[in-house]
Amino acid sequence: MVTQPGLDRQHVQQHLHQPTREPTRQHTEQGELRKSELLKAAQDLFATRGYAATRVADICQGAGVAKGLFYWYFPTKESLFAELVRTMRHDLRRAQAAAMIVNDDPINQIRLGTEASVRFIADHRTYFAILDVERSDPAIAAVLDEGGDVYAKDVIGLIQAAQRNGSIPPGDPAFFAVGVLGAVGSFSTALRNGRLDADVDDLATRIGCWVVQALTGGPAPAQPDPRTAGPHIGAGSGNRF
Amino acid sequence: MVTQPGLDRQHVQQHLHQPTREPTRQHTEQGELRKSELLKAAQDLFATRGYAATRVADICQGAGVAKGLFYWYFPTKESLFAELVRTMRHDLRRAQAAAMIVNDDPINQIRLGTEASVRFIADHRTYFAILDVERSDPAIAAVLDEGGDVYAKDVIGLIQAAQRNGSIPPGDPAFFAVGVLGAVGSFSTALRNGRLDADVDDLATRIGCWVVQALTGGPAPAQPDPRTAGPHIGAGSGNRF
DNA sequence: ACGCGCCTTGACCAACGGGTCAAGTCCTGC
DNA sequence: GCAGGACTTGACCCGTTGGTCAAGGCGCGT
Repeated sequence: MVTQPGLDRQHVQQHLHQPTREPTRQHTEQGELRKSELLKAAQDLFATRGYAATRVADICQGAGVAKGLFYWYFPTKESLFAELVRTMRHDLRRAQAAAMIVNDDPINQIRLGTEASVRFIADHRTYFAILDVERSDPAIAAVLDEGGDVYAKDVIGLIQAAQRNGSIPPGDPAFFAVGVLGAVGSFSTALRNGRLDADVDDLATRIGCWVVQALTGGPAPAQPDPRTAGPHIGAGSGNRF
Repeated sequence: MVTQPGLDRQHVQQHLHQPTREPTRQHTEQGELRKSELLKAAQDLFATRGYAATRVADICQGAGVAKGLFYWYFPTKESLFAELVRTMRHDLRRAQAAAMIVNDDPINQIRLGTEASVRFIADHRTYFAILDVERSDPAIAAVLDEGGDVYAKDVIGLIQAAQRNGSIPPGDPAFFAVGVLGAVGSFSTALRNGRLDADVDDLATRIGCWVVQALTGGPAPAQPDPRTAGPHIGAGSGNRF
């Protein structure tokens, strides 16, 4: 195997340790409960300390079980993290899909989507806080990247539509998408850190305006009830998820 | 010492190991050279692998010296990182100060500052890439936070000035500042990742427009030669430095 | 020549923490 | 009342890694 020299020795070790676990493992109701307790404990710890600084032993202590049990439910620490992230992403995706009601005006969709994203991220601070934290570990980065820029694609589509009808000036749609996603991410992060601190709904509205103004170069047209929309695009922390 | 239970055991260890190094250490010219070689090697490795995944041994290998020598120049691995970050911040600060020529129109200053920041960050990709990577380690977070939001303050001042002369609508200046810094950070990160890929100067100009439009709600007034300005505000990756 | 302080080496140390395992307990179906 | 599988435990294993140290080289002032 040819990789960069010395890259990531600890994971080489982990791979050596990789348990020869039979593919499927049956869980009773009780088992699923335990598993979710472990996930919950892990989520809390990851959110406050980060992935690397959280030890498997800590997670088990948090869930009130012995360390060995961890490996009954998860083959590795990393796999627990991956499960957490995938669940997260799945929930977000579902919420986005639900909000993706077809609306004629793409600008308005972007606005509503932006507002909804901010609300969604605000509502799931602990989830997203986890993503603030860890890009160092290559294993983590891999899990995080595996989602690809699905969200960005949605936004790009809307931007192109808006460019066709003239609301957004011509130019690389990716540029505008980075701006939109970046705004959602930056403001959400600021909100999470307490660097910004206001009513979430109010803030969401203002961020919607910010984005629309930046895109169109003028105040947004009258907005329909902004409360009717659910989450939509999802730019996580640092606009990367 | 009362802290959260089990928080950060590895650093407890490190503190125990903390060498009883006499306060000042004389270095000859040759010594300073070696030190800078170590810093250089560390910078490269941190940028590509992140802090945690980079071992002291790797840094030494990179600099072509034995591991023990590292501790002749730096009391701990963490202190090297801190020195790196402080140098980085200092350079940025100097560059900002140099660009802070008094200009009557605060909006224009923000625009020029934004453009200059983008250019600066683009010119120092490897530096800033490091900051993309590590927020997990509490020691790192401490070093990073110690800088405070000095940059944000500058921007807030300009925003308030612009609000006084009516170019920016009233509202919490911190909100607008997060938007500006966030835009710089997001676009810069995208540029660094290759998610955005265009001529830096061109991009900087467009980002300047983006910010001004978002702030004022209209296309920016004619811009004086944008090339005369140097760096200014500095929002690092993910608008946090 | 000699001492002294800067510089350099690499074997060594010990903590840390992910992962393993033998030894059970508890429940369910038969 | 016994088999079998889910579940649980905690002592143990061991590679990795930040940090230490004794030993020596090198250059310079005297």
